Amino acid sequence: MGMMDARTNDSLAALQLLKGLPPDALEDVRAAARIRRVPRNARLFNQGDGPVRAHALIDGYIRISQSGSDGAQVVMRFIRPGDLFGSVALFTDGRYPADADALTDLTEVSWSETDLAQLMDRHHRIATNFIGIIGRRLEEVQNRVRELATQRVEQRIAHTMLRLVRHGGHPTADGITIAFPLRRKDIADICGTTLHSASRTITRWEKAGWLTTRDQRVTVCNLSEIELVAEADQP
Amino acid sequence: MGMMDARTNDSLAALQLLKGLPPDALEDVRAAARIRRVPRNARLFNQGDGPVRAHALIDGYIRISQSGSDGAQVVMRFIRPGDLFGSVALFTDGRYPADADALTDLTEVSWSETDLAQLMDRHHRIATNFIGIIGRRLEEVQNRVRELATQRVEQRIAHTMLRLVRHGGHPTADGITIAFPLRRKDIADICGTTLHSASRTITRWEKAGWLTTRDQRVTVCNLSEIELVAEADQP
DNA sequence: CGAGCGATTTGCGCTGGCGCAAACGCCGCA
DNA sequence: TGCGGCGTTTGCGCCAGCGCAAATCGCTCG
Repeated sequence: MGMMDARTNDSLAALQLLKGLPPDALEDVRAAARIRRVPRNARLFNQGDGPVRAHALIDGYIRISQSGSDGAQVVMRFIRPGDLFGSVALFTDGRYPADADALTDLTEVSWSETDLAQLMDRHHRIATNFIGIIGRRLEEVQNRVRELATQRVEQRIAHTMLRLVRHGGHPTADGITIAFPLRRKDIADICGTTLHSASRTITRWEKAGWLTTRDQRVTVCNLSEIELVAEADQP
Repeated sequence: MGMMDARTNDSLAALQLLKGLPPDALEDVRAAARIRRVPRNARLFNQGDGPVRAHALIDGYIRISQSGSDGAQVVMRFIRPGDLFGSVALFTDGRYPADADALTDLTEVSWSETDLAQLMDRHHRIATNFIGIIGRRLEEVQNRVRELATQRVEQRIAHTMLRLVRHGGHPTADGITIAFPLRRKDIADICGTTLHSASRTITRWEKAGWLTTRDQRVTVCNLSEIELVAEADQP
């Protein structure tokens, strides 16, 4: 096995989907994997495309979003290294339900439907990992439904920022920086509000010194204030 | 095998989770199943309860809802005969993420975590069925996120009514009647609005002759008008 | 250097729909 | 028969946040 293969196996071992697999199984999984490098701002796949493959992200960040028949857009989630994505449709209707855009240069790996089925068959752990992953996703999305249904814009933005910090934040000099570019429009599309309302809120928080944005990178300086807004239970 | 067992097997064969299973596997599944009858308005389980079991509904209807730390309540979905429910947490944190209430007298069947794991192991089809079911649920919930994020109250109510009609409607003399009781509050909690707004909308539709409610049973007479509201893409 | 584009900020007016409050109809129970 | 509880209806006032529009900033490219 060459150096490159060894490094590839390390990358695969870090994937959620392959957690707990023995080394020989990893070898098996690697044999069926297709690895791709994708540049920033490229689109990995479109809503409605088929046939679907099961994807996992080695390195970089991705934005998953849906567009309605009207122009309305909703950001469903952000994919970070190790995450599985674009693979639920393998078990439903065989078409991607959303768009995937590269927020940074990235490396992804994917498997065909038949290969994944065989792998799951041979290595049962992959199937249970899969169930756990989409189970957690389901609970997460249901929480978003609750937020959208019960909370005001500012509170929703607060929750969103907290989730992004926990999810894609790494500590820097002046606070915690979210690892991928985040436009005002993105924030609005996550929270189900307009560009304008999101901008107003974030600008207000910037002036209060709770966070800063430079070149679409958000750095949170004062987490506890934002937590306060998120947890406030007044109308 | 007695008459009762034969009927039980028929009921089990109709469950989504057990679709496509051979008869001997059904026998195996039945052996581990716990069957319960539950009266209308009783609670099957509470948010936060544990340990979790995997449930399926033989007969009747159930409402699944979450309550926030404040009083706010959200109806997540309605369970109809054949559906799997309350089982995702088996693969996540082991606690029910929502409340389940019986909307009618009902019969449910459930399996313990260890039994389900063994059954999945012996009958691989159960695992893939499971993935398909929660995969479809995930796409459905994501659609709700999109609706909540982009549509106005009236349009959301229209979509909700259409979904309920397709999901739990059966044809009657004057239209299509939804098979379980549906309060104004329920409709509001599905759509993320208030009792008042929901009531106003439904009353307006009643006066327009699009639907009728009697004794919390909703009958839709004019589907196409409601579809028009649902599909309208004006702000 | 100037043009053009994408992202953001900000002011202004309007309205959907929320909060409050009151009243009504229906039912089961004492 | 009257009472209390639950679900529902409806009027009224108000405000969060949307739609529109314009201006600013920074960047890239010809």
